[in-house]
Amino acid sequence: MSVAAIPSAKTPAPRDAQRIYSIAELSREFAITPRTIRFYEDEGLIKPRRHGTTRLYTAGDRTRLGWILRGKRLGFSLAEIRELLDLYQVDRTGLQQLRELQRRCQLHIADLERKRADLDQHIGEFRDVEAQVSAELKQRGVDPEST
Amino acid sequence: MSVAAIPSAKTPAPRDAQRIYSIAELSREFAITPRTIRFYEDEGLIKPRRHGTTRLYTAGDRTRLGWILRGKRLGFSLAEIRELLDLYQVDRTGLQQLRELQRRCQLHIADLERKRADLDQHIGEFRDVEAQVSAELKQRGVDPEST
DNA sequence: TTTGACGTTTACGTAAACGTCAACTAAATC
DNA sequence: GATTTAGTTGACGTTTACGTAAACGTCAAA
Repeated sequence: MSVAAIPSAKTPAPRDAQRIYSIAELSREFAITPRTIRFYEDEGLIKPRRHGTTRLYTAGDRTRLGWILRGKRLGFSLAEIRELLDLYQVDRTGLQQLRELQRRCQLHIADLERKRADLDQHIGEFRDVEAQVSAELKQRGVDPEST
Repeated sequence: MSVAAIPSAKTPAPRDAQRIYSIAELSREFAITPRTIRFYEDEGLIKPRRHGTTRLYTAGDRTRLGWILRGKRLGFSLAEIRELLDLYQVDRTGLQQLRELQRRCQLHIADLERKRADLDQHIGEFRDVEAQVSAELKQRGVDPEST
């Protein structure tokens, strides 16, 4: 690894748009293993540049990776995430393509809103439990070390 | 299957709290296979009564099943869901137990709120895309058959 | 009485999403 | 120049969440 663009461990590295990231750097930042990042590449979710065999990640790749992980947290499969990512870069010149894109966006948004309804209800239930417990604790004598 | 409580396919079955459900009934209602329901039982997520070997599900079991599936939609693993379900029925007599329950509720709620922030951002992005596409379509001449 | 719908257990299979070596290369440092 | 450090590619293992098939019991209707 002696590419000029790749910062050594010593140069703290600027966080600008020109930055190039190593796989180890991104894996540290996002708390995943390099294996995971390579796996995402195998699955077609990211396509980093190469210097020889070594992978070079741009700021865009980094953003994309964050996006992927957020999708995962929301419960989407990698296949679904790949499809969603594709929505950002499909060809928007044709009328048919635009309509199809619009349709898929609307479907996805509807799905997300259902998910949010689920989430809100779920949160509500746990807030209730917490409130009950808090009340019970207060009744038994408020505890000092509860922050 | 000749248990008095289990309705035959012909009796439409009342939807009250006394109802007892067969595995097939629940699997139809929730659009999952009986195999899935048995699997959840193996994993300790539901514990239906038995008549001989046949499983009998109460209204409570049915609610619980719905809860499990919602948890899945939100991206939780079965192991996590089991833990969350346990929060509803842990022993709340002891002070320590109450404090622990409170702590775990708070942690979970914080987790859920992070998830909701993720979700909101995600929804926002797709709304943006949809808005752009809509604008582009409008500019090209509003299409009649778009609802 | 047989068919068929529904139930059971046991056991093996599978897809997704990685983890874990092993064996190798290439640059950096001692 | 030997070693350390960071990267690479297979290849196989693992966990999760079920699917699938076999082999069987049970009842109700035809």
